[in-house]
Amino acid sequence: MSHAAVPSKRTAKPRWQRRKDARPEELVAAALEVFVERGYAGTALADVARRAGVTKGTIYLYFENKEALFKAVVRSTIVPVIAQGEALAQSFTGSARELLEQLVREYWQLVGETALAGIPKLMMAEAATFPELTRFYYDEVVARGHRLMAGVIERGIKNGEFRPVDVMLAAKLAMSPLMHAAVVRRAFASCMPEGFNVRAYLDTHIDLYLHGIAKQ
Amino acid sequence: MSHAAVPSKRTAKPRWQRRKDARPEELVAAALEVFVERGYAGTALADVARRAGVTKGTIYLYFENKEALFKAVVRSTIVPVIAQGEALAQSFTGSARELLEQLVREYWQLVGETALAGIPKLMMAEAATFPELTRFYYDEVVARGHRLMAGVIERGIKNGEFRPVDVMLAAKLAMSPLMHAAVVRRAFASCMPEGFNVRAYLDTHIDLYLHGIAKQ
Amino acid sequence: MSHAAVPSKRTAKPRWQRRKDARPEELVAAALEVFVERGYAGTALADVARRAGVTKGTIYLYFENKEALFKAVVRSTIVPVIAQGEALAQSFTGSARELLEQLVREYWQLVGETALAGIPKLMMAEAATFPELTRFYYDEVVARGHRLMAGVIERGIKNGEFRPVDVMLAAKLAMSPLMHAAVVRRAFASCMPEGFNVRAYLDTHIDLYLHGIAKQ
Amino acid sequence: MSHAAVPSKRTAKPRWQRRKDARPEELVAAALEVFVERGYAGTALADVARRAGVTKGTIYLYFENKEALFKAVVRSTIVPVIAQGEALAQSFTGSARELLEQLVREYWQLVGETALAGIPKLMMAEAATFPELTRFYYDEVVARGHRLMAGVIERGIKNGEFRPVDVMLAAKLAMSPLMHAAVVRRAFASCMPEGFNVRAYLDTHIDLYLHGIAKQ
DNA sequence: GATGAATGAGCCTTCATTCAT
DNA sequence: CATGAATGAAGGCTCATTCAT
Repeated sequence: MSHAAVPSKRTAKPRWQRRKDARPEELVAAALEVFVERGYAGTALADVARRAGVTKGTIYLYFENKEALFKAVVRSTIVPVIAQGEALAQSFTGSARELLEQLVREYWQLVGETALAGIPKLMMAEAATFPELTRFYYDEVVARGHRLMAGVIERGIKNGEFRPVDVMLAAKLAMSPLMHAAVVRRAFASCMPEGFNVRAYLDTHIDLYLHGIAKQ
Repeated sequence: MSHAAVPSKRTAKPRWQRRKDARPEELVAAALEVFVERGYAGTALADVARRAGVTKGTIYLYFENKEALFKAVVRSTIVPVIAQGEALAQSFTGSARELLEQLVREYWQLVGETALAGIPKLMMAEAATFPELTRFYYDEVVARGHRLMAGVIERGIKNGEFRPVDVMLAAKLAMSPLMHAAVVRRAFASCMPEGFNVRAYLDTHIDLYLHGIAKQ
Repeated sequence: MSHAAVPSKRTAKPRWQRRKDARPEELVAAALEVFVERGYAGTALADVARRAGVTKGTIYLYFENKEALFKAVVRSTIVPVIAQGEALAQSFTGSARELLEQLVREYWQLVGETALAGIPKLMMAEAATFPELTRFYYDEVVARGHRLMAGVIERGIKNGEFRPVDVMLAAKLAMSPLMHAAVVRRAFASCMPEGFNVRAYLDTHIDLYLHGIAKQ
Repeated sequence: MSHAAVPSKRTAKPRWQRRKDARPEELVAAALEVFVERGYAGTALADVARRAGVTKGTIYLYFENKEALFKAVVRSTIVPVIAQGEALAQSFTGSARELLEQLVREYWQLVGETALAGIPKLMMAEAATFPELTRFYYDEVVARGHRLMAGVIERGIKNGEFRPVDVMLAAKLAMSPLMHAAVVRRAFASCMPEGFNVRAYLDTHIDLYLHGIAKQ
């Protein structure tokens, strides 16, 4: 079959490489990019495969189908971030103000600034299509994130740093500008040639928020 | 809408009368529903047609293709809301605090509460696919909305109600909890059986925000 | 798009014709051929479409999916044969012997001799893979055919023509040489250059069977 | 099958021992099951491999491709049965009636009752796809079987037990209810919850057939 | 203007076959 | 010998778009 006249003894590179262990992660990484760029329905698995350097069929060696791949992307990328936030909160010994600020900044660094920011966007866009996944995401990411932040605020109320407020609502309000910015920033990147000054945005949010919730 | 509006002089009335001029709007209205429910890629034009009471082919008499229909949906539904807000701001004579609160509540009533809330969600999901539309949306809706709100804040700073802050950032921060809630609420409706208490959420946001930005 | 330099005013034939009423039958006819030739699993709908002079997509305008198409083939080809046999049995006034013989010969003429003979073969080959289809075929064709024949035999027993035997078993035994011949004949056509003398085969079957079941 | 059969003299026994020579047979046995269950096209080689306790690739060490495996299944499983029948016929000393009955019952026991019953079904389903194999099967199984049975009938005619009939046709008619039952029984097993009473079916067939062919 | 039959490209998924290990 | 990761060619099905009626 080989038309190559003189196959070299050793240097001819194989048509493909066996990379069993690395493949799932490579595929998830490629899938994250494409899903975020094109949305779930708009994503062709052929694209994901190409970006991962394999062929379509290979995906099915590691994931049952497109939906399973999508779930793997969500699961393996975003959940760890929440866990990390929880760990920080538990080991933190300073004031509630400081912890809140640090969580906000850390979330931005881990999510807002990275490709992960696409996940919330994706989830919101595709929630209606994947009720089960949406439930998973809501429970494991959204609600957990809110509980984390609510705990911080409660701590602040108890030790007199914060005014008494509904902690769950306050938690959501601490996060929503971040979530929204993560989504908006990607969506309108090309519309804001001056860029979106995230640092200033975060600073202002923290400033307004902490002023707003402070005891007096 | 009224079938009786213009009775023809001739007694022989046509079996049905196609309101040629109403068609595009009917199609846009139907399309809004479906796009919001299913997303752009997930929307089948056959669905839109069925919901508008016509057949697939008819859509192409009024819109060049799916993309054109999508653009028409965005263009024709969301802009009026902003205009209404601007009118309110100009005629308003009370304090900046009161105006800000009223704009926030009005926006929620006009957008968050209605099918229009789907538009921001849609735009964020599909921004990458339609750069030109995104630019339009950003200029005519997002930026204009921000300018509107920035004007209010500036008014508040000038007359001593508010602390001096970056007005554009503060404007974004006044809106982002609303935008985010509009998106989240639809996406996770099924995950929050208790529902999302919007009134309390808005109250808390306004409370925290105004405390945060108040002069002292 | 048209590369044809000078499209004639009227004679240029359209790319396709609208043939709504005729299409289902044309598709079923084409499908019968291909299913019989290649088996159910081996049949590509593209082949069916090509043979019917349309494209793949057209099939789905008339049949929900491959299975529905297959059912339609069975329904519109084999089931009528059974119905015809039932009608004959009801209107028949002669002896049970004569009726049995006539049913056997008629079945052969309508099924064994025609392309329909491929259907039983198909069903037997693919039964395990498509349980629902099999159930449909069994109920609508096999069981119904057996009941028909059992009725005839019962008639013969009652009026003293036939010995008392288990009527369902006897019914199956009256049909099985036919069924088997229909299958075998197609399968081994190329192996029997002398051909398979069906007339003599049928004659002998009827002779042996009627001798076997006769009262004395 | 016994792992303990040939204890190696050396104490260092290999962790597992691959019986190179047994492999093809194991594969053929596994393939028989799957082919019969699912048909040729419906059979996934991965299934065959799994059932044989090896992996897909291994099949290709012993068989050129799927077709070759299929041929091996047919060739190696069915021929022995015919040979056994021939042996019985030659050594038999009783009446033709008794021999015919015994052959019928034996065939059922060896084929109808076992996995081998699937082979005729398979051959009929796939005859068109494998002409060469079909020729082989027809010559070595079908024709040989018919000749065997024809010899018995001829014996019966000669010694006055049977009426003079076309022996080849009568032979086919003696076998066809068996062949058909073997096929039907598997195909429609799930449709006959009451089961198919084979014993009664055979008894009735033998009864009707011998009555039908008896001298008077 | 309106219809809806027909097209054709594209997608997800399966699986026989190959080949690096 | 054996493995099983990877390939690549179909196949079923959907749907935006076209166009004869």
